[in-house]
Amino acid sequence: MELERKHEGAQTTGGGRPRSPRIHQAILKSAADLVLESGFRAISMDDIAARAKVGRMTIYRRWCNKAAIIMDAFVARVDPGTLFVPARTYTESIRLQMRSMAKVFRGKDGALIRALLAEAQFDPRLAAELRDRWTMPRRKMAIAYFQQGIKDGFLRPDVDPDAMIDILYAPLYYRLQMGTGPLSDAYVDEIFDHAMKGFRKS
Amino acid sequence: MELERKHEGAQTTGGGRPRSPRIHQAILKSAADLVLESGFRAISMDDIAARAKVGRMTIYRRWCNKAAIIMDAFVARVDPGTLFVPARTYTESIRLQMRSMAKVFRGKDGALIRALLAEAQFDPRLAAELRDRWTMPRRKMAIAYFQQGIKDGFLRPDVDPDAMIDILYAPLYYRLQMGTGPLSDAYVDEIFDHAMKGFRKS
DNA sequence: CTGATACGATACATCCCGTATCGAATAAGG
DNA sequence: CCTTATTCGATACGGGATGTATCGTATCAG
Repeated sequence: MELERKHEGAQTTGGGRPRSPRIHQAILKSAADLVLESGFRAISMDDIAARAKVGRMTIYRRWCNKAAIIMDAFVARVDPGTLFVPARTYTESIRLQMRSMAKVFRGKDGALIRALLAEAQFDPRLAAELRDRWTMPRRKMAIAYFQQGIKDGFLRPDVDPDAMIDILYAPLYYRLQMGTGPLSDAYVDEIFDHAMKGFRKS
Repeated sequence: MELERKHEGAQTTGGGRPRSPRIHQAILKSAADLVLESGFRAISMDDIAARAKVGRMTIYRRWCNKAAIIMDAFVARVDPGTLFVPARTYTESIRLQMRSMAKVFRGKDGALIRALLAEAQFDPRLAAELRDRWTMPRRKMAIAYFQQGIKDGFLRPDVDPDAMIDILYAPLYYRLQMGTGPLSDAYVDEIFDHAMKGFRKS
């Protein structure tokens, strides 16, 4: 939020023409649309500027690179996030949340997070922002929900919420990137059921 | 192996100066060294050519881009792969194999596969090659081992080997990319133990 | 009205890529 | 031995993207 953006408070020092929020939104929308149409790699800053009908400097004043724009656009799109909605049972609510996540991954936002996560492997600052604005908020929510489940006796008392998050959700990211199969509800169920029951026989 | 490389059999058509295997190896080593020193993004084809003391055309004759070189270098380095070695018990062997994988991820090869996996998100051909030369061979081995475990009664008969792979190994990739914590043996144990036991109380 | 900044547009230097081309080197086949 | 095909190092070229700079205009605060 303040690492990737540029001159976040630069204009607040004195009077002057304020930055147009309308232009700000136009850039975000143009960038997101272009990425979904042509892919992250295929588009350039020029393309975004042209589609938004703004000068390139107007973009560089706000963001330092392509990834930073897409990050903002992505968070703005998906932020009305998928919480843990109540279901028939405690564990069913987890399954539904996983399905909701898989649905996001299947949709247009899946392409965005795929590009962001990949780009973050080469850009530590982007990685930090992705953690702060996407990963960690969702992990915190899940941890709270799992702790409640332990307390209420739905989960084993020796369950570590962090490990449980990784086991349940990492496979979704794995399929998103590896393409070893579809991110279907059936796949979610398979992961969920196996993880809840465990593999060991006795 | 034949998708990314260029002119794989182009020189076998007629007589002519054969390509030097010594140069081939020099390029692979230079590329790998440079990536480990400066990072995938920071280096260019020129840098690789300069370090290997070859012309750039000599590189483009063999590989179509940076990622293809690193892919070959990576597979050459890590191919003496980590199999399922016998341990005290059937399941302990799985744990050891996971630890071995985590060790690879912690080491220099971890940086290479991180870059390759990220790059593959933007390059379908590279993604296919990564699947064929890294992911799938290891999945096949794991599937065989898990099927044997089911047959021998060490694992529940209703276990799906594919799902089991995802649940056990996807968390390692997750940490490799997200940086939510260290890829330590302790982490591997936590994932392994939780996955084997399951989360549900009753 | 004045000053400060945003804005669109354009130009510029820089970097990297992929291809082309050159003369020299190297090996296979006749 | 000699022809032929190809590799090799080196260099040049065009194309595209990046990030910065600059110009005249637009917009807002005081």
